[in-house]
Amino acid sequence: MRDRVTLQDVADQARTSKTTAHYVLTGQDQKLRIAEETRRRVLRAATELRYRPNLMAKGLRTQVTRSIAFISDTVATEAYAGNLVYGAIAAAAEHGYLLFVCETGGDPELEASLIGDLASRHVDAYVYASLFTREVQIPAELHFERTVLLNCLAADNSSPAVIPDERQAGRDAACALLDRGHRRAIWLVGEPGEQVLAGAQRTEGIRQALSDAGTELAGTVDCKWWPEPAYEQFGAFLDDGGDPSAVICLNDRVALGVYQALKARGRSIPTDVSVVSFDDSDLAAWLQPPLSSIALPHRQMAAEAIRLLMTDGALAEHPVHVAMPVRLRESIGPPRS
Amino acid sequence: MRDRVTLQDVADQARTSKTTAHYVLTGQDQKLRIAEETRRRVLRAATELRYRPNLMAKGLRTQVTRSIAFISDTVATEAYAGNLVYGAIAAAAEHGYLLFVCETGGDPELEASLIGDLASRHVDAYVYASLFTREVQIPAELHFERTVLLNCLAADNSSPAVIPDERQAGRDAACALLDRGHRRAIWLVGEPGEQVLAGAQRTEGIRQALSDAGTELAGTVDCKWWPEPAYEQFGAFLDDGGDPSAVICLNDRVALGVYQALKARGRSIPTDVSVVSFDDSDLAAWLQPPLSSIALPHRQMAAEAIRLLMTDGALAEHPVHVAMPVRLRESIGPPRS
DNA sequence: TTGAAAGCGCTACCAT
DNA sequence: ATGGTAGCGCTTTCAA
Repeated sequence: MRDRVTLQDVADQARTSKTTAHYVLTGQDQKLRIAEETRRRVLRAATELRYRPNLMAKGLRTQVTRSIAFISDTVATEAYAGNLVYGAIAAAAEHGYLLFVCETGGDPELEASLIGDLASRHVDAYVYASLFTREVQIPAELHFERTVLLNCLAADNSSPAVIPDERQAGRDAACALLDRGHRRAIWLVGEPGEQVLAGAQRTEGIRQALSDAGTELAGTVDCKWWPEPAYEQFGAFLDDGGDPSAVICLNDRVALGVYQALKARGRSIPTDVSVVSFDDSDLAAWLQPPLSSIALPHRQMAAEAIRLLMTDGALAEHPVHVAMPVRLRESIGPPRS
Repeated sequence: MRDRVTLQDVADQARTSKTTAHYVLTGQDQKLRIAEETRRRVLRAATELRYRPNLMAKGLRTQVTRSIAFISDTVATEAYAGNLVYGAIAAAAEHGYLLFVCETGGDPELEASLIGDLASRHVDAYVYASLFTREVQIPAELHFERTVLLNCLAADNSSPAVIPDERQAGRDAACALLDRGHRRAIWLVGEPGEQVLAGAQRTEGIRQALSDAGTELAGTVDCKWWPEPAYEQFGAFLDDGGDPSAVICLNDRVALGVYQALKARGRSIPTDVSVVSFDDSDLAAWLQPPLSSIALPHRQMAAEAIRLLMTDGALAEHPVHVAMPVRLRESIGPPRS
């Protein structure tokens, strides 16, 4: 707040005009061949006075604010999606942009008023992000703005979008087991339909890869994507005589439940049962044995979204699919017999 | 970007002047007794034209931007601290403020240039947050700005700060065990010194409460605050004949390692050993049995920080200590014998 | 009860 | 090679 130094002050101190000072300070001095001597005086004055251009004034003139709105339903609340935000912040920072990070909690009215506020502030662009990979209906106002969807798709595919390559991830999960020799008694745990895109596409990829290898899923244990239901349902499955050689869990939380159910029954991982999963949350590396998981590349996705915004993404084929890295750990071994 | 409606446009449409329109739209029409008829025309015009005040222009005049900078070392990266950010965003939103969320990664140069940029944008206030509760050296520039420290303390206690009440949390953890009848063979797991404040204060609270009950810690198993080292060290402790009645883990990740070590040796929780911990991360509720944990109230802390900013926090005694809620779950039972 | 006009700090066009 | 000046859209003082 003791930062009241204006361009005029710098010009005065350098005994020149606002215009000249401006040209020097914005690096337009080359083509305008400003005297080296003048240039120096301006630069010295700016440094001495600790001049900081007022970005509001600049924005008012130029209509650019070097700020981006990051709007999410509830990205943040779920801890593991935090990297969508931080990846975006970091990528934007590299271009000199700052992010207004906002959460709507999924409330359309709040969303509308938020976008109104952001428009009032003349943010340069919008990242519209979702916690779960899914199809969204973006607010009409955003159609008129530079917008990119992160971890979600517009129903009409009208805006550039960045999503993880879930289908390939499904294939990779299956291949991780196939590579170790698994062919039979491969079970899927989790509701394939729950998270519209992730569930359906992971499952699809899994089926494709298995089919390519001349085999198929032995079956599915249906349950919500949480440890408790996975523990219950998968435990019941085992108690009913279920004897899987390998298990593909639709996410790490499900895998935790599966681990617990297996251990409670004295079955060893990976000696008796191999386990592979999706998301690669912190949990995966902490489990015993460490869990093999196909990672959600949230940071890369966010970086890609910012890149699209910066390069006027129109050029790219969209949606952009970001590869999900395979993190192989000790939860996968050769089949028992 | 089709949002080029100015106050002048509204005034024209309402057949009045910018000034009058301004008074009406900013609700200053009461004391200035503007004709009801005029008032209506202005309001109608604004609605019809979908007028949105330009916050840059407004800010340029008034020097207030209704935006707050949230600066953190690396708050975000660690998933579980995300609520420091989202709590702040939500609390600020209630006051009509938006947050520029920034991360410095702990790099002082980056931090300095970031603060420069934020100053250029004339943010109204700063939240300086840390992932771990610790003492920080805030950049000199912030001394001249409205600033509040979140989850950290200034060495000279110069700025208002909000931190969790770790000492009371320590007492509460010990009491959770004392209440169930534990008196002897209560062990502490984790390095008490590691996280300057949290480790030291939690331990201090624990010792106080035990001392008040006429007992004391049986000893400490020293290890980093992660599952793996906790598993190793605590496992070695058990193998050396360690026979704890109850274990206090300095955080949930340590508790995970302790759970794993106990289970690997066939000791049951809470029948053989009671466990209590700190942080109440997602993990706590997922473990079997669910883990009792003293929660880090990140959202409340953030809300409190914003409140201090809004009320010119000078009034409050600082640092402000926010209570850490006790989440009792099935990991605590009566002592064995 | 309403309106004119100055000015926030910057950019960019037009002179010189 | 340098400087004057007109706004960007808003707030606010002063005058009518």
